[in-house]
Amino acid sequence: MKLVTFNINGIRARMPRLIEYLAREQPDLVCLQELKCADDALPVGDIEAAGYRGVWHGQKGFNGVAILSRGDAPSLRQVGLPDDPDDSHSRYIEAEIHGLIVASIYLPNGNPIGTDKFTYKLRWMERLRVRAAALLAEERPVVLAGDYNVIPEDRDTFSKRAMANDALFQPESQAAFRALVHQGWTDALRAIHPADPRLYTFWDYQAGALARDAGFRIDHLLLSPQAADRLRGAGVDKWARAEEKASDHAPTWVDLA
DNA sequence: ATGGTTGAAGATCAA
Repeated sequence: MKLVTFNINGIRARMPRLIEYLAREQPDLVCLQELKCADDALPVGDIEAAGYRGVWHGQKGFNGVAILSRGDAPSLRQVGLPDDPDDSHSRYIEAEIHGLIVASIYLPNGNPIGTDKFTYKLRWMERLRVRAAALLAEERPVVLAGDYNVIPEDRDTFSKRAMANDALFQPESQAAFRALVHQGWTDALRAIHPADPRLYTFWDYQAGALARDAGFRIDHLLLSPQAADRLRGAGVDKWARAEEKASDHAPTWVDLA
């Protein structure tokens, strides 16, 4: 089964691209981020007409996450992360489908560094780590898929210098990501492509970044041991980034037995 | 140091 994470950067602006992607790749599960759309304005009818059912956590203007399933509907497990009732951002949704637990994650960007936005990012990562530990304890197949807004290592960016002052590339962000992975998760893309020097999932709209391959890797699929046992392949559907009116992220996927 | 782009909202903000 093909499970995809895709930051679509505005679901209403991206609907033709999303429908095209679903038809071409026929993924079994799709985790979406950055819907930028309130729940009551979501194009649910068009998604269902394409053969997908979803669980949604939208938000007007920015953020917003969803999980789509081809055929059967996913069953909602949780919306939002625990330990901060004042957090109004729609950045986490978790569901179960066909025995698999799946979370769609839109981790805070955190820029600019040195502001409360960066503090919020690190705090959010701590809360995610607590939730992830609880999921591992279930000893079931789990996939944490999403836009983590973290470049894990130097080799995951086209330029260390360009990213030196970016929240995505700070040592604190990378350490928090490592602490999560080291609980026992498998970074599926890196596991399948251990030596790929240009394994990117995002290319900025600006300055001809795609043409220069000036990208970085920030969309990740973390697999519990029970899911990693079923890992057959992983990749980036870069073709979708080159389409007209594309998102700045490419769909990133795993194939599970 | 600056500017380069996009989406959603709306006379900017977030990325």
